[in-house]
Amino acid sequence: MEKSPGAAPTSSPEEEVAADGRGHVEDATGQKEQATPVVLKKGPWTAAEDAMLMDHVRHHGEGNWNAVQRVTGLLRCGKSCRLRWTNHLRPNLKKGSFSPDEELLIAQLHAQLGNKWARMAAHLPGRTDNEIKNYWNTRTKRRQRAGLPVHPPPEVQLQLALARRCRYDDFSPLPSPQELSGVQALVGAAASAGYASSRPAPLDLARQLTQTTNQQTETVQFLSPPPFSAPSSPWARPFARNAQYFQLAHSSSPVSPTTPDLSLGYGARSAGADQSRLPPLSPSPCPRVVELPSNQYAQPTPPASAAATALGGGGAALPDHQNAASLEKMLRELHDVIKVDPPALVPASGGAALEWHGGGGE
DNA sequence: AAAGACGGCAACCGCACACTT
DNA sequence: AAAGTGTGCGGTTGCCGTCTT
Repeated sequence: MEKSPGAAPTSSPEEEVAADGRGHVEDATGQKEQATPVVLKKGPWTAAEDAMLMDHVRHHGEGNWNAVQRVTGLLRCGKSCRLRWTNHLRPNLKKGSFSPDEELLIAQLHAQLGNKWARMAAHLPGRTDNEIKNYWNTRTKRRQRAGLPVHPPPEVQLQLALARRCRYDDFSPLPSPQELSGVQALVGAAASAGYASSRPAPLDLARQLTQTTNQQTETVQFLSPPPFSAPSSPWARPFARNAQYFQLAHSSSPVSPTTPDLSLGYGARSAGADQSRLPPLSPSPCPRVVELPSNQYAQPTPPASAAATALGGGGAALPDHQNAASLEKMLRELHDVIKVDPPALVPASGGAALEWHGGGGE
């Protein structure tokens, strides 16, 4: 929090103003004139400031942030107070790294909403827009550096869609067995783009599903080893720091008997749902009105097209009962697809970057 | 062991919108 | 209706710790 070495908490904000040389405007004379507006402090917050702000909110509630300075004497602007409160002092904030479930949800939310961090945060109780934004930007930077497509691949949506069906009996349009021929291209494309290594591929879902039907042993064996176990090769290095994620996503450790809790944002079915939760997003990956930010493509790339087809984006949707019946068959085909035809990874010239086999990319 | 690169995070800035006067 | 004010949001920057070479 107070990371600035010279900004250790002191007894009063006034002292902070004098002591903290970073980022705030100082009077040329070092003195405050009577008529001049109060010089507001910038930079890291101190424990004393936090206490003042919390005390203020306790007594006056949230809002009217510009009054905080007047009422408490805190040398912070209203915007700074609001930011501090919402991002750090607010109760029920969830700290720590994002869980795989949350990461998947963020991926889906970003695909639907674009850079609408606040709206995404509304679907992730305890998480702030700033937190999500930082997470996404970091992830984006990492993938760009690795020469990989920034946007989450369709295979993530496929996984979500399938997982929902497993857990929630959500039978919105699924790829039919016939359409699954497109999944082969999808899986190959996603893998060749590096996503198979950074994301749990549909195989992970297959494990989850089979576990829920008490048929896990063979499938788990099928899933081993993970896409790559050590970041020794040059193209794998960008994912070295995702090792923890792999441990979670492709975990060989004791696995929860249930699928990941993807209930965030799908309110009605989540036990103890947060009352502040917004109405659920449509869980269906089917076409909808999508807010596309400037940095997103409006037209899917070839692999994404295959995925869109596979996800029911353009094909005829099966009736619900057929969806349920075809799930088993679909998974078998998924297994065959992945087992028979492991996607080849082709490092682009230069070594670190990977390219789409089918061209396109971003 | 040291230096550089990178990741994570907190915070600020500017803009836009909503509400009030 | 217009101006002023408060608030929310997204983009960006800077710092520090960790990792890699």
